[in-house]
Amino acid sequence: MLKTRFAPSPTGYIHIGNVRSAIYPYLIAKQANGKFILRIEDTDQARYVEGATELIEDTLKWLGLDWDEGPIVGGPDEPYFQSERKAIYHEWAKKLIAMGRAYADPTPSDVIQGYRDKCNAEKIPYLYRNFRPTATPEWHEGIPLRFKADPKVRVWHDEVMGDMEAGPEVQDDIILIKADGLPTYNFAHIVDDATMGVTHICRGVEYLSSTPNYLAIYEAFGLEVPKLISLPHILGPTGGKKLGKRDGAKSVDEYRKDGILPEAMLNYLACLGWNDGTEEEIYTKEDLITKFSVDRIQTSGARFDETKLLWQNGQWIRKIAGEQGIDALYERTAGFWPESAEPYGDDYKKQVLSIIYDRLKTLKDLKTMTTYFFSDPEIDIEIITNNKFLKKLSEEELSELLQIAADKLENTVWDEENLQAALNQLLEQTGKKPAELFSLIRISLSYAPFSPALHQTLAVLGKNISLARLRKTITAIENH
RNA sequence: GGUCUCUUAGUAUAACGGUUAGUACAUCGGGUUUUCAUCCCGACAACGCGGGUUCGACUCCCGCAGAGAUCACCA
Repeated sequence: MLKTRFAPSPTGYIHIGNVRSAIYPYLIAKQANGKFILRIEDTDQARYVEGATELIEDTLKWLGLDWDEGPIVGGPDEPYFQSERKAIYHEWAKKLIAMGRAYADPTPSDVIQGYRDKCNAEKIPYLYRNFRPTATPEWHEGIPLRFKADPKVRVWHDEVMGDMEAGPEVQDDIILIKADGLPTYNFAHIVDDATMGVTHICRGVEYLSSTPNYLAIYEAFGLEVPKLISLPHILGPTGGKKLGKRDGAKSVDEYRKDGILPEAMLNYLACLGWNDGTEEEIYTKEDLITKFSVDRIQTSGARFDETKLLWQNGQWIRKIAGEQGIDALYERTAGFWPESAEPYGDDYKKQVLSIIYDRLKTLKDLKTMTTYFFSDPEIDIEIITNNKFLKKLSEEELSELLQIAADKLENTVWDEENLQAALNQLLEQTGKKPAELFSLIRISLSYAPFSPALHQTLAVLGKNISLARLRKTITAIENH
């Protein structure tokens, strides 16, 4: 059974830079009908952030990355919080001690720092194994436990990076269990992956340089090494730097609040550093599951480009509206409407959505783009008189045109088809160009920089409101 | 500094050793009865540098340069 895992530490939100190491293992597992495990690596008490686990869970659920084993859902290898697995780590640690492959280290940290400084000063590589204490006490909690390295040339295969080789100079006596009794990541993940039956490890390339040390531990235990899949970093949009919280990387949750659809986020992120070799741009989760392949993961880091995410989001908004209908899209818009929309019913908002949706880049745009559907816009004659098509017309002409339009519409059956016909007749009747007449009516109704097709806007606003706004503008022009 | 990794347009990427180096976003221009957007058409734009191997190199090899990662009782 193929098993992958996403193993975040609850130190805050999931940001764009690391969410891909949840997406890829998910896809790999689902593709093979395997299991995707969520494991919370909360061994660092100092960095623990209250609520972070819930935030991580929410983000994964939002993206549709449901885990088969882990918090909430449980599983055969509970618990899935490292802080609750202390006994397991200690048991495994004792095996290493019994084999003579681990030792308790009584050296005070300031002495260790001295070793490090000395090496730095002499410009020689710092390796703790060169300073192994001669006398080591019996191990007990309160004293760190170190691995006894077996430095030698190690070769391995990484599914993304290819054949790798490392010399003894990078292998050291790493800490397995900290003085607080909890394991380090370096030890805990090996024990967990082994006990949970993880077959494929997906993680960022930053672990590549520690791999030789992990290999030594697998070897000491006689464990089979899982398939290693190193994911290149996602870089910030400007510098070539790994995207991280420190550089202000936005959380996935923040994009959610900004009106990005989970489908678009998943699509964009999956394709950042991976492609199936075709020219397809839009992938559903199901597409990704069938088409994903580890050997087409890019080896170099990719910059995160919000522009393309926005484009993809627009594509997805239209795809959902087109394929699943406006109701399906409407369900996604809760919380994104302007406050003034509060009193209005679903039907009216759906109508608004149906004529505005192809202008949306994000759902958040609803807030600014639909206000005039829910409350009368503030009249500003300057917007009319400064309009490039209207500035050549006198105020008398403007109000006259609006009066003719209002009279005509007064006697029009109020649906899109008849409104369109009436507008066409108005063009003939007045001899004006669409740019002039339609702009004038459009602005009088919305006072917005842009709005949907005129006949649709009128139809949705309704006869009373439309005529009232036209007349208010006429009055405003006359009093100007 | 040691070790490791990476390098095709502004960005993400495609290309059995033989292509006018393809696609998408962005940008610019044009079209669809107003605007904005959608949609359609078009344009601009790339193989980091230097050596080899080869009839032929974006592709293979070696250097160089640049970028990144890592050297914690963090993950």
